[in-house]
Amino acid sequence: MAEERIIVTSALPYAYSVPHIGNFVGSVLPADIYFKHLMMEGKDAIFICGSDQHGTPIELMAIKKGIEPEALADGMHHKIKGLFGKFGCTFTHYGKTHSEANRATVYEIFRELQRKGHITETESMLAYCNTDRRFLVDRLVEGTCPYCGGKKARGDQCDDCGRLLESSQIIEPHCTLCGGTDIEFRKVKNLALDLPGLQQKVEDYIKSASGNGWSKNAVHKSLSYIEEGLKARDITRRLKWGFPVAEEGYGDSVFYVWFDALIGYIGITREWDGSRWEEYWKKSGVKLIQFMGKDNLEFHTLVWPATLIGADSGFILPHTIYVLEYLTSRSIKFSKSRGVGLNMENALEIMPSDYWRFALAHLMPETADSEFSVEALVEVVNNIMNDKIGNFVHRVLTIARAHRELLQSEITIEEREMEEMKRILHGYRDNFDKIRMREALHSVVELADMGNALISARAPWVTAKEAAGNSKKEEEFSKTMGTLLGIARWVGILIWPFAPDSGREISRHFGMASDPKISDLYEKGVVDWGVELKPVFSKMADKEREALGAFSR
RNA sequence: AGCGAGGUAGGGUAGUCUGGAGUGCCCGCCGGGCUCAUAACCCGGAGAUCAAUGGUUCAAAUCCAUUCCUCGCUACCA
Repeated sequence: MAEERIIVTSALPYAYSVPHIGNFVGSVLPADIYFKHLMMEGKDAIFICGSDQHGTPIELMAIKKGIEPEALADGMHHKIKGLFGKFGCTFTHYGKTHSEANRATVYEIFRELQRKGHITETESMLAYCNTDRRFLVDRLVEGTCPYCGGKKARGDQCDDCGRLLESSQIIEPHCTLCGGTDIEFRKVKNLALDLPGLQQKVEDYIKSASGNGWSKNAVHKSLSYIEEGLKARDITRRLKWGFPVAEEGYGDSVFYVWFDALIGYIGITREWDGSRWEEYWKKSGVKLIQFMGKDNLEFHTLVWPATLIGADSGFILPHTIYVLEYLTSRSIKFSKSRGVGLNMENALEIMPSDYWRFALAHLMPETADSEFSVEALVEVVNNIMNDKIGNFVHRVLTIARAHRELLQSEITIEEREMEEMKRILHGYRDNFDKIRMREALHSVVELADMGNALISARAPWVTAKEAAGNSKKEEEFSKTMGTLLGIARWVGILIWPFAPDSGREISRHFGMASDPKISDLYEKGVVDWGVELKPVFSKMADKEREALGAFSR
C-alpha cells in the first residue's frame, strides 16, 4: 500500500510586522506541532508556509520609508522567518509570495480561470489624486464624516461614529499621502472571480469534505455564506506592488493580495522544489491540511476552493480546514495592525521558546476563544510544565543515579504499568488524529501524573536503603526504577512536538540523539549516565513576570 | 443591524454532534501523607440551581423555541 502523503500549511503571515503571540498560536504553532507529530509517526509529509508580501499596507509603508516595497517585504520576511526558527518551527519550506515560482503559478491559474469563464468584471468609483497621480484606496482619503461630521473620517470608516463609509461619501476629501485636495473620482474596472458561478460546486465540496475534522465554526459559517449567496470577488487592485495584471485595460493593476497569497501555498511548494511540486498538489490521495485563524475562514473555505475548482487543473482541494479561534487577553496587549504589544520577538526575551510553545499549546484556542493572562501563563509554566513534568523527570533520574549499581542496563517496564502507558499513548495518538492538540498535550501531563503517583506509591528511596544484602528488595527497586525510567523516557519522546528542545534534552539522557519517532517508544531503552543532569525546566520568577507586565494594558 | 461561535464550582476548560445519575481535567481552598525531587510530589475533601425562561421526553448541560451577555466576521485590511 502506498504511504499516505500529506501537505500541512499554516496561513501565511503578512510581512508587515512581527507576528504577535496570538498570531503564532492561531496558525503556525498548531501547524508545526501537528507536522512534528506526523514526523514522529513517520508520515510522508511536508510543511509549507511563508510570507504574504504584497498589498496596500506594505506599499504604503514603503512610500513612507522611501524604500522599495520589495526591500521592505523581504527584510520583514527574513526577520519573521528567523523568529519562527528560533521558536523551533521546522518548515519544509518557508517561502514568500513575491517569487518567480508563485508568479508563474498565479498566471497559470488566472489563465485557466479566464479560459473556463470564471473571471468577470466589476465596476466601482475610486478616488484619484491628481498630485500623486495615483489611485487612492479608501483608507487614504480623509475628510469630514457625512453622518456625524467628525473631521478625521477615513474613506473606509469613521473612527468617531464607527460607521463604514465609501470614500466618495467623504465631505471635503483630501489625500493623506500629499495632503492635497485635488482629488477626483474615477470609474474603475476590476477583474473578479465569479463566485456565484462556482457556488454550487463549492457547496458540494464543503458538504463532502467538512466531515474531515473541520471545525464547527468553519462548516456553519461557510454554509451560511453560501445560503446568502456568494458575490463576485475582485482579484485585481489599482496598486503598484504586486504581480502586474497583463490584460488590456489593466496596465496599472496588480493581482489583489489575497489571490496570490492563497495561490502562494502552491507557489511556495514550487519554490521549494520546482520539479516535484506537482507530486504534491496534483496527485489524488494527497491530503491537504490547512491551519488558520478565524479571520481567514472564508478565504480558505470558499474563495480558495472556488479558485482551485474553477481552474480545474487537477489541483487537490483542502482535506481538512482547521480554523482556530482567538487567543484573547484583557490584561496583556498584542495588536498586529498597530504593531504594539507582546510579539514573538519580545516574547523570546522573556522566556525560551519551549516555554511559550508548551504554554500556548496548553491554552490553544481550538474550540473557543481562550483567555491569555500572566496568571494563566505562570500557572501552566510553573505548575504543569515545571512541577509535574520537569520535576518528575528530574527526580527519577536523580534516584537512578544515586543507586546506579542496583539497576539493570536495559530499561524494562512492568506489564501492568505498560498497559496503562499504552492506554495514555492511545489517547495521545487519537487526539492528534482528531487534531485536538491541547488534549494530546494533556496525555503527556497524564503520563507524568502517572509517574508521580507511582513514585509515591512505591517509594523507591526506601527500597534502595533496604536493598543492601536483600536481593528481593534489590529486585523490587530495580523493577520500579525500570518502569519509572521508562515513563520518563516516554515523556521525553511524546513532549517533543510541543517542546522540541526539552524533549531532545530529556531524550539525551536515554541515549537518543535524533528526533524521536513513535516507534522509539518500544525500542530498548538505556540510560546514558554520561549526560550531565540538570533540571529540565525552571519556574517563572518575578523577573519574568515583571517583563511580561511591561506589556500590560 | 445581519450572520457565525461561545456562556459548565472562586478562576480556567472538556463533555453537547450520537439525551441516560453533574462525569473529567488544571489552578485556588481545606485536611492528611511523603522527604527521592526544583518549597516540589502523593492521597482525600468541600465547592455547580451546566446563562435565563418555556417546551419535547420515562429521562435534558446535551434536542427545540425565545431572551440576556461575550467574542468574531460583515473592509479597496490581510
